[in-house]
Amino acid sequence: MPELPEVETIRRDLVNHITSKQIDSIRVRLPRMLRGAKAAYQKQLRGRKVQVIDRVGKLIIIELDEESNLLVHLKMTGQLIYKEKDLVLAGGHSYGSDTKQYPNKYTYVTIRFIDGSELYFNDMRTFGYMQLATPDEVVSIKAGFGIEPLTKNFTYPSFDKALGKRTTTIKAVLLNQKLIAGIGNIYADEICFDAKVLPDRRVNTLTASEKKALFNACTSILRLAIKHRGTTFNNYVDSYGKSGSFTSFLKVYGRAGDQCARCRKGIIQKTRVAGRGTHFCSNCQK
DNA sequence: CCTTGTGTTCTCCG
DNA sequence: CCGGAGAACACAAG
Repeated sequence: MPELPEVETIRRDLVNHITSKQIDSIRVRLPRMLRGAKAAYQKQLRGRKVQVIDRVGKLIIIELDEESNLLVHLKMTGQLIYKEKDLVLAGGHSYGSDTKQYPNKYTYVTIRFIDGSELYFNDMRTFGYMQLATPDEVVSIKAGFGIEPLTKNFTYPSFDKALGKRTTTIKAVLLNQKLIAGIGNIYADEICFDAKVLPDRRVNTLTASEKKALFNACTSILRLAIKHRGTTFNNYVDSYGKSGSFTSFLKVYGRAGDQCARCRKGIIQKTRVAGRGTHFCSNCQK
């Protein structure tokens, strides 16, 4: 489940791997992974050079020359794996042996560069997608997202403004991409835990100090997760096919029934908030 | 049945 | 009756 830290890890790796590389060809094994016609991708991508790799929320934006843009959304189980020419990639990941190798049976799109290196778009559940976009379309897509954590735009006043006088739960707000970009189910729970706020608290009942704690937690949790190259819970791997190591730092997500690592009194509970599985300590979150 | 990200639809309320 | 907010539902596949 790639969220902001996982997508950012991949983005930074791709910057190192494919910046200024020229696309030789694109192979498509499952056309429904592409928004729009397969032929348009062949036509628009062949010969293009990678200029900038950007990200908004969980969406990767590969900017190419000739005003072409390739967007990639990994949704729940998508992967972007980079492989040098003639290198055999074996990931350190723990699922079936047939998916440790790249490409594998879940590789649905392959972009080949003229130096022989390749980028694989894998997706076990095929919920992800690629999309072509003009520069204008990229601008309007970006405008649809809320404030981007870890940028200078993410200030306490902007965070407080996004929360506004809403009556919904803090978890729903953290998950709402139109308000704050990039947070998904795992980090929403971890942020609430860090801030000692219950995920089902109504936003309009939060005190200023609770909101400040939530704001600070957004920054610190996301930064720390990026430092550890993200969380691998089921499926996520980075562009080398390797797992993220933030998993062992998770305090609540996936820890239902465990003793709380902070207060050592509460037991981590699991309920449903905003339609999603939600984990919290009923003792030290208020 | 469950999982999550996202887009759509429905309902409620002022 | 309109608009916005929020919740509920739908959908993807394993």
